[in-house]
This record gives sequence, structure tokens and C-alpha cells, in this order.
Amino acid sequence: MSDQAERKSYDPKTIERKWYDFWLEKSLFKPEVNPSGRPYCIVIPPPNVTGSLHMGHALNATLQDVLVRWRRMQGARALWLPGTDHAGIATQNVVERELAKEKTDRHQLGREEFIKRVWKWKGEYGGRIIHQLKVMGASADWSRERFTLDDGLSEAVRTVFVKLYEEGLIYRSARLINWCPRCRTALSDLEVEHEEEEGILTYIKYPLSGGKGHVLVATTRPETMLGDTAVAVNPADGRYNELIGRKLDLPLTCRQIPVVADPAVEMEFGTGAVKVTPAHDFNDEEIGKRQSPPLESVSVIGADGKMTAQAGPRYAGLDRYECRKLVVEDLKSLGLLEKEEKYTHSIGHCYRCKTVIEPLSTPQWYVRVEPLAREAIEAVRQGRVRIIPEGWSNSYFAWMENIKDWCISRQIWWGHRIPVWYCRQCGQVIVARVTPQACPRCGGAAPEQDPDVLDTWFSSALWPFSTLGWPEETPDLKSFYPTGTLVTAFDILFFWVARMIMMGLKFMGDVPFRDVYIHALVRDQEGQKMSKSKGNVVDPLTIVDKYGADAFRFTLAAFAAQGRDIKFSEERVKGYRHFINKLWNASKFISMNTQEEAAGSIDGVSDLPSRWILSRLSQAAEEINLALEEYRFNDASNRLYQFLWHEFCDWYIELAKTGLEDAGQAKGIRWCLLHTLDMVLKLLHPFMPFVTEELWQTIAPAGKGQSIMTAAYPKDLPRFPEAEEQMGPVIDAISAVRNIRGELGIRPGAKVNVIVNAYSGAAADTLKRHVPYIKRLAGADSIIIGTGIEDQKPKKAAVNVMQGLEVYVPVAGLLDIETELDRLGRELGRTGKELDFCLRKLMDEEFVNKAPEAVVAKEKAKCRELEDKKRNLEESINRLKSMEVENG
RNA sequence: GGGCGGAUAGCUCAAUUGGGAGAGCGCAGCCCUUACAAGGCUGAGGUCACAGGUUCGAUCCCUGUUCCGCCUACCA
Repeated sequence: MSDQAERKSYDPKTIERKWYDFWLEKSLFKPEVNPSGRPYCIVIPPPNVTGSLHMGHALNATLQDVLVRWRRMQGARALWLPGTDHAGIATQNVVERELAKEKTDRHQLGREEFIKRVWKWKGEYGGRIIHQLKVMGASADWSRERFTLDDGLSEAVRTVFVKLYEEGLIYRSARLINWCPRCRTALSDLEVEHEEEEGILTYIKYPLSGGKGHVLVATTRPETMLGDTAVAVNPADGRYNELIGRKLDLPLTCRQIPVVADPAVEMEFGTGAVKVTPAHDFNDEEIGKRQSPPLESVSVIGADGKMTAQAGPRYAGLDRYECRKLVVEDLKSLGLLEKEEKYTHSIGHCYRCKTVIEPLSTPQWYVRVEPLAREAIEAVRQGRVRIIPEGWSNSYFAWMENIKDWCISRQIWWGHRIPVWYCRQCGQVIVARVTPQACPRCGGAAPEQDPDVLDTWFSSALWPFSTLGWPEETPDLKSFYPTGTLVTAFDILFFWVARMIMMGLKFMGDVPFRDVYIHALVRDQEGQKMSKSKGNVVDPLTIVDKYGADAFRFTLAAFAAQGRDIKFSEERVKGYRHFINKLWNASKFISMNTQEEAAGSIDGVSDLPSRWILSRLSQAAEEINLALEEYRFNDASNRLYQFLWHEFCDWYIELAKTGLEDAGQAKGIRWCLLHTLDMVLKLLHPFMPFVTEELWQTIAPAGKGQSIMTAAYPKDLPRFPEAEEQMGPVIDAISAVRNIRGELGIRPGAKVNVIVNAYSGAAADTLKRHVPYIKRLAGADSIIIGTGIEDQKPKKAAVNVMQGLEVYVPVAGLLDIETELDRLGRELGRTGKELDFCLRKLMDEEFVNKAPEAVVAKEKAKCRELEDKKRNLEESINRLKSMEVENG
């Protein structure tokens, strides 16, 4: 029928590219394939243009694709909206590094040329991650791809900035901010990573002016002492009471500084006296402000991380760390160094380049987020946005309730330029969406634009509506906002998710998405975070290359249990590739056996196994749909695995081989094989799009549409409870014989005779009607079936007791009595133990009185069963023993 | 310092509202049975981290302890 039949096994490379191109060509990723469906939208968390696909992206993209393919198949007008983020600092860094190689820098190039250069870079390399997402099978609508610096999105940014400014929610202020001396820009609080590091606590003597004695202070940053403007003590601290108001000689300078009181000083820490450097420490800035008059601020470290002129001629121009050494040496030689202690404390680093942050005082733009946060908290409280797993809402609330103003200006060139201009003549500040040609106040020409750009996250915060066309009232915006699900990792919950909720509520009047699904972080096999520096990074594309995108995707989905990190293991991918191979071969078998038999319907199905598998399929489909509904990706994939392999392949296909020999049933069975495969492929498709398309195209009944992508996702399939019930004894009988064979080591080729004593007439009837199946699957020659036929138990027989039946296998000649006695003995031991436990429970009056009736009844039934089983086993053992004696 | 999560088979992990724990891989035995050795059949393997408490009954609920992650915080 197809070339598939000739291919021995599944080879992803030959099919993946082909089908992706096919989907693109047919425009199947567009929501318009279901024009009348209910809208469902996912906006991608835009990866950095500089980025290349890592495990986190792979997981993130897989889950989004599973959702969007599933919804699309359900008939939704599903849109997965892709795009990238201009990643201001990161991208600028990349291009600056290139320039450095060319022995030049951005300042020599000039702003305009530099920006051109970055665009050029973006054009050449920026699309890499998009390409990689395609390799993963992402069914995003690329015709709608967006970039945060697109015209439309820039328009959104300006609109938002101006509106917030006009409402007083954006303001400019000069105060301490986190400064990265390497990136030469301000950072928001979130962009600072704190890490515990071992440092040194240096104790320095500050002599009292014009008198004897000194105050001892401790610091981890001795170089900042050059900018000290006070020493603070707790007003309640008896040791220092008298000193408050006195002056100290600040060593290494010719300045005098006062001793001041501030309640924030911990008496227990260090010496209880703290040096105060308002220009370089957030706490100290606060202390300085609380004094009246406020303390002076002396900046001794510059934007480049080097000491300024104010540090004094000896230190000016030195790097802050060189200066630290020199200051310590100088203090030592002056005898003002008391001691140095090892000290572990947490230090802030730039999240982009890991350089130690320096708090510096510079004018920056801020968003006053508290009013925005209030509504965003409400939205989650009321469930208008659901965070899944729910546990993360606690973190969300904690952060939002203590939120601080957001520093949004960055001193770099690559990004959205702040829409603020300053008149060179009158100093008027102009905040506008459109570049002003003249000063509206004095008419002065060409006001100068603020040199800074906005934090990249400022534009990302608008992503769910700016990508849909806002501020234009586009049809997309109308249909797809609010979007359905946001899929992301927790590490950008604050950076991005919270801010989108705030901005969405503010500018769209509604939440940006209904559900936020927070997935795990992908770690290495030892549970370590993957990082380049640790060298434990697993490249997703290498995995795709080795095992195929389908196996990789399925692995990620199967790993994606809620609330737990993923320890990635290549072994698992291998396992799931075997799974796909199983599917491949099952399909091959079915196509070989069904030929042109596409026609037919469920009405032609009369045999029990077919009705059974259809019912099982129905149940699996329901569970899979429910799991996806609740974002339990691992449950959905495990269920698929279980059904396809252990129910469909292990049982149904094996049973069908016998069924097909019966001409009266063959047609129905062929239909059922094809139909079930068709359904399984559809159920699997969101997880493994490529191989399912390949198989569906070659095997599924013709004329059912152009692609599995747009086929209906299985749902509400018929159930046959009686078929499931009747299959029980058949499966049990086969298993019972197999168990005996396996345990006694009867060779697979050797046929056995089987006697089945069923406990009910119905079971016996069913079994009688399925003798050929049992013969084949159990490797039996002859079968005797009946009820109450214990007396037919042969002398030399192996016995197996199941729930509704018992099985005897005469093994004269085959049987080693010792082996069988051993097996029965072990079985008896297990049964006895279980029975004891059960009986003890039932003898406990309190249990019988207090436990629910159903539980007690269940326990009683179990007891009876176990008693039967035990008696049976004992009989068998006794008989074998007597035989042993006879023989012996 | 505060908060969150985890500890279950040799390994990686499940268990939807408390009634004696499952899967995959690995392991052992037997098989090239004509879709599949990337396979089939069978089997072994667990004091559900530790100690208390609630309950007729606890892997599950409560308290405490230990060990590991992570988030967060202005102790110089």
C-alpha cells in the first residue's frame, strides 16, 4: 500500500522537514483554518533575538504547541502568536563585542550608525531561534510574527509611556539605583541577582576629632569610606550615647564627619557603629535622608566603576577593587586597621554580565507601580487570571504587595528611545507620542530627545495586546484578547507575567490571559541548573538530531509534572523513541492487514475484543482531554503510552490476529484496527506532530481531510461497559496460563492443555466463545471450560487462581514438582499474609462500626476471595506432596 | 531572617480530595511466535526520610527534626 511498509523502522529525519513544509504551504498554522471556531490564543514568551534554543525554550515551545494543536483540532480558531524580543542589553553587548574585535566601539561609530549595525546583525543572526522553533514543530502563525521594536509595537510603547506620564504614573527622579559598571546602565531591582559570596569584613578606626579615642566601624567595602559622610549608631545604644553629635576624622581624607543616631542600626551587629555612605549604599541613603539636615552625599565611584576625583588624588582613577586594596594598605600603615574577618554575605550582580552591581545616584525614569499592582493583585484574587500550579500565586502576591517603583530607563542605545524631549532654550520637558519639531512653550527649535532607552521588559509588558495590533483596534485584537493561556517558567513571573497583568488591566481594561501555566525548569541529570559555565548544557537540537523532534517533545511533555523541576535524561528520550517505533510498526501491521478496507463503520463491529478496545479508547480519550484541560501534560502522555502500547498493541492487535481468521468478523476487525489507529494518531498528534501526520497520511481512511492537524480531536467516543466486563475473564485466563508457563519455565514453543474452572456461567460462556483467542495467546493445545469442574483438575497440574476463575495446566512430563511446590508455596505465603491482615481488620469492632459500609463490604469480599484462594492453593500443594510421596 | 517545594523500587518519577502503593528504565529467567530484538512473555524488588499527634485506619492531615533545592530580604 505504501512505502512505509517497506521501511523497517521509523526514521524521523526523512519525514519531519517534509511535513513542516507541507503545513506551511497549506497555511495550516493560521487561525483562519477554523474561521468560525471559538478564539483561542497563546502569545509566545518572546525569546531574545540573540538567543539560541535551549532546553527551557524547547519545553516551553512544546507545551504551547501541544495546547494550540489540541485546541485547533477541537475546532478552535487557534492562534499561536510568535515573535522575539529586542533584548536591549544582551543584544547591544553582542554587537559591542563584535566591534571590539574590529578594534572600535559604539562611541566611535556614533549612535545612528551603531543602531544600523545592530539591525544588520539582527537581520543576519536574529532569526536563528525562530528557525529552531520550527525544527521543534511549532505550529505558530509566522505570518503574524512580531518583534518588540516593530513600528506597531513601538507605537504601543510610546502611547503607554505618554499616558502613564500624563497620569503621574511615570516620573523622573535622581536617587540611588543599581548600576552595572560594565554595561554602563541602570538596572531594575529584578535585574540584580543576589549571590552569597565569601568576603572580608574590615574593621576600621575612625579617630574622634580633637580628642583621644576612636569609633570602630566594620565594612565589606572599605573603598566606600572615602565617601562616608557620617557614622551612625542606634540612639538606644548606651555605648555610643555620648558620642552622638561629636565629630570624627575620616581617615585618608581631610574631612570630618559627625556621629549620628538612627534607629535602623543594629546594636548587635559588628561594633554597633556603622559608616554611612549615602552615595553608594541604599541603606545609607535612607539614613542620610532621615537626618535633618539630610546628610551630604559624596560620590567617590563613577559610572565606569573607577574612583572619582572626589575620592582624592591618591585614589582617583583607580578601579574600585584596586582602590579597596590600597585603602586597606594605607589604613594598615596608619595603624587604623583593627582587624579583618572572613565574612559571607550576599552581593548583587548584573543578571546579564554578572558584574558586581554598584549603587549609584543618577537621574532615571520610574513607573509608580503600586496603583497598577493593586488591580493586578485583585485580578488574581478573583480568579480572573488563574495561576497554575496555584502555589505560585503566593509568590505573586508576596512580590506584588511589596512592590517597589520600577526603574525603566537604561543608558544604552538599542531599544525604545524614551519619548521625552528637552527644549534647549527654555528647558521645557516635552512628553509626546510624536517627535516634536519645536518647543510648544517657547517655540525653540528641535528639542533634544532624552538619550536613554526603555527597559526591554517595558515593551514586553505590552506584548499580549501590542502584538495583536494595539493601539489600533484591529480584528485580531478584538478576537484574541484576552488570550487563553500563557505558558512560561517561574523565573519571569515578576519580570514579565505580573507586568503584563498590570499593563493589560490598565490599557485594555481586562486581563491579558485567563490562565498562566507555569512549567518547570529543565535541569541536568544531577538536578543542577544547566549553564554554560558548568558545561552541563544539553543542546536540544542535538537531541532532535539524534532522536527526532517527536520523541523529544513527547519526553518533555511526559516530564512536565506540575510543580517539579525536570531532570533531563537522554535515556528517557531513547525510551520514547522506542515508543514511536512501536507505533510505527503497529501502523505497518495494520496497513498490511487492511489494504483497501477503509470503508465500514462501528455497526460492522460485532466481536468482543473490538468492542472492548473501542471502549478502552473512549476512556483513554476522555482522560487525555481532561488532563490537557488541567495542564497535566505528563498524565496525558503517560495515558497515551499506556493505551497505545499495553492495551492496543499488547492485547488488541494480538487478539485481532486471531479474529481476522474468522471471515464473518474480519471486516469489522479491520475497520476497528484502522479506526483505533486513526484515533490514536489524532490523540497523539499534539505531542508528536510529525510521525502522526506521516502515518495518518498513509494509513488513515482516505478522504478525511488534508492533514491530521485539522482533523477533529477524539472526544465522546462510545463506551461498551459490558464488553469491558466480559473481556476480564478472557484476559485473566490468558494471563493465568502465561504466568504458569513463565514461572515453570515452559518453553514458548511447547503447547499446553488448559482447564478453566469459571465461577460463573456467564464467564464460562464468554470463555467458550473465545477459545481460539485463548489458544493462540496462551499457547494452548486444548481447552476445557466449565463451571464447578474442580473434579477435572488433573493430578499433576499447575494451578492459578484469579478473581473469577481458576486455571489448571496439566504438566505431566513438563512439571518439576519441586519447582511448582516452590511457586505455590510463595503464592500461599503472600495470600496468607494478605488474608491475615484482612481478617484482623474485620475483627476490629471499631473498624466495622466506624468505617463506611462500602469499605467494610469491600474488605469482607476480599476476605472471602482470599480464603478461597488460600484453600485452593493448599489443596494443590497437598496433592503435589502426596504425588511426590507416591513417586518417591 | 522570612517564604515555598521536595525526600516513595537500584535510577528517574507518578498516585485527583485518608481504606495496605504504580509506571518507565535498569535487573533476572525464557523466547528471533510471520508489525516491531528499538521486540514478546514471565518475574524479583518499597518500614512511602525520621519522631510524635489526630483517626477505627495515615505515603496522604497536623506538629517537630534532619537532609536537599529554589525564591525573597537594606544587618554594615
